Parts: sequence; structure tokens; C-alpha cells
Amino acid sequence: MLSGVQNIEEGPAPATAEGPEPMFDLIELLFFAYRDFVADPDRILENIGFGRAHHRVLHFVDRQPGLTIAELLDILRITKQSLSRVLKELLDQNYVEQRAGVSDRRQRLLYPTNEGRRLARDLARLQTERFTQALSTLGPDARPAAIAFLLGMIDPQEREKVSQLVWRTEPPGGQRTEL
Amino acid sequence: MLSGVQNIEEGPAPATAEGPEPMFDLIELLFFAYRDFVADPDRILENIGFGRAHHRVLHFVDRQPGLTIAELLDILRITKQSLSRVLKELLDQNYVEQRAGVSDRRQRLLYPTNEGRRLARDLARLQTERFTQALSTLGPDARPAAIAFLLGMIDPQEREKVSQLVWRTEPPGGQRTEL
DNA sequence: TGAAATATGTCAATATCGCTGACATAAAGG
DNA sequence: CCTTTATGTCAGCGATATTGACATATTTCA
Repeated sequence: MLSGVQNIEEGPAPATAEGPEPMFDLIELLFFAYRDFVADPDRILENIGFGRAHHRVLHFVDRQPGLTIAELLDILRITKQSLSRVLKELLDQNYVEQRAGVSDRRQRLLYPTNEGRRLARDLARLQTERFTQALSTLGPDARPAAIAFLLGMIDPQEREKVSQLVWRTEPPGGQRTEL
Repeated sequence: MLSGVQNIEEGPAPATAEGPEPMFDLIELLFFAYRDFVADPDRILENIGFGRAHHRVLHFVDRQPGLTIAELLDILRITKQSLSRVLKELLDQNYVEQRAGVSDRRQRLLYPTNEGRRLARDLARLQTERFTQALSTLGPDARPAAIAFLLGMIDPQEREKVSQLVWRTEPPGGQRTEL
């Protein structure tokens, strides 16, 4: 019931002169899945004049209170100029606040306000509902499998950093960077 | 080895006053996975002055030769003005060509040129390699499971249409829209 | 046959979110 | 003290999306 993906035959994809057949189904499904995944937050954000960029910033500030600008730039991989506009709006409208660093007073440590935390959590819950839906049709070990699958999609040299960001500890199953 | 995702305890997420705990790990992993997933094509596309928008158009034209403008707009969910610029460049640089519809001569049927087909397939193979990597660490039924997972992430009312687009037939496993 | 609907094109203005380059400031650190 | 670091800011630009309005060819239907 979980097989029958190709309705002709199973086994390795037919190798032609151009190499293995592309996995068009996964490519397109990921495209559509991601589109719907971000559409939920987008609908809420546009009511308050925010966009996806605001969501990303708010999300990681909520997840890691005390985040510095430099750390945020490293996570988002955007320039400080791009960040600054978005962050300014989040600060002005009181979704995020900043305090000077304790050991290094040049640093701006970012914290969500109560309102910011509430919004971030609302959006996270929306997206969680979608995951719950998607996992509900699958077996009981679907969630760790999904986690392993998505982690495997990330650049190998990035996995360690991402794992620490996500779990603040080891990758699940003590998975190493070796693959 | 596949469990141990939460290093405290398994079972249903602790329900607080704010509802179930968000699946921060899946949310963030999907964010990073998608970012790396599109980064591969981006690197190649920028060498020839194209962007993600060109990729999307070329991909679906390659997958469905004879696609009309209206169908393409419906798939991409953008306005015709947005499509027109991108499509114009693909036509001008001979990655896509158009022919008048046979039964309806108002329609522009879009076809990939040989060069367009080659580029589309090169990009699809790049993304397929990433999927191959991600699936290689998992069990033999990981691919149908991944397909079911991603399909489950898509809006229920969209699944039928997406399935037809992806497989030009039924959803895998004869899955219905009912969930 | 003539009017309305359809498929598509195009012009103009605007928004979001990314970029580069250049320069400023305050704090840290040898 | 001088250099490096963390961050801010001004100015301009580019890709990709939007809305609104209007044009053209073709099909469809009363």
C-alpha cells in the first residue's frame, strides 16, 4: 500500500544515456509542499504588514533569545543591510527588543517581546498543524524518519551546525557528518 | 537508532496552556533543506543570467510539453505580467519555443527546445542527487514514505490536481483526497 | 451574424527582499 | 594607541512579485 509509486515496475530507475531518471515526483512535491508550508504564515503576516523575511527573523529570535546580529546573519545568510530594514520594523512595532551584550557591549542581543513571542508561536503552531496532518497518515516512526530525511537533504558540511541550532545538542541518533 | 529525537522522553508532545508544543525541528529542517535544495540550480542558473523563476517555468514546460500559458499560470500561481518577462527571456534565448494551439489558435503551446530540455534535465538531475543522498541513509521504503509525507504537506484540496500533474494518473497507492 | 467570453499581450506603477559599495561609530584588545 | 570587531547607515540597484487598465485575436453562443 505504500509501494506502487511507479505503476510499471519497481527497482532502480532505468539508466539511459543521460544517466538515471530524475525524481520528478519528489522534486515537484517538495516544491508544492514548501509553497503551502509558507503560505499559512504569509496569510497572517500580511494582515500586519509583515512578510516572510520578518517571519524568519522573528522565528529565530524567539527560538534563541539573546541572539546576536552576527549569529542571525549567519543563520539567514543575508547581508546586514537586508536584515536591518526588517529588524528595524520588528523593533519599531515591538515584536523584538534589544539589549546591550554583557561581556561585549557592542553586541545587540535580540529578544522577542511578549507580543513577538505570541506571534512566533502562533505561526509555528500553524506550520506544526500541517506537519501533524502529513504525519498522521504514516506509521508511528514517521516523524524521526521525516527528520532524518530532511536532515539528509541539507548540505553535509552544514548538518552539524544546523543540528546544534535545532537541538542545541547532537544530531538525532548521534548521526555524524560522515554522510 | 531512528528514535531519540527528543532526548528527554518520547510520546505526545507536552500540552501546555498554549496547546501542543510546536515541531520546531521539522519547521527549521524544512527551511534549511529547501534552501539547499534550490541552491544547486541557482548556482548553475546564475552563470547564464537566469534565476529561480526561469527554472520553474522551464521545469514545467519540459515536464509537460504543449503546456498553455493559462495552465502554467495556474501551476505557478503568479500573474501573467510576472510570467511574461521570464518567459520572454526563455523564448529569446531559445530555451523554450511556442506554437499556436491546433484546436484553439489563441493558445500558445509551450515546448522546450533541445537546449531547454538539456538544461531542465541537468537541473533535475542535480536535485535528484540530493534526494538520492537523503534517501540513502534510510530504509528501502523511504522513497514512497517521503512521497506520502510531502503529498500530505500539500493542501488537501490541491492534492488531486498536484497528483495528476506529477503522475498524470492517480495519487500513489490510490490515495484519496479524504485526508 | 454579431455580441460576449476567452486567451493572451502590454504598459505603468509599486512592493518586497535580496545585493554591493562606502563610510561611521563605539567598544574591545593587543 | 592603534587595530580589529560588531554594528549602523546612506545610496543605489536587481529580481521577482503585485495591481490596474487597456489592446488584440479568436472562439462561442444566442
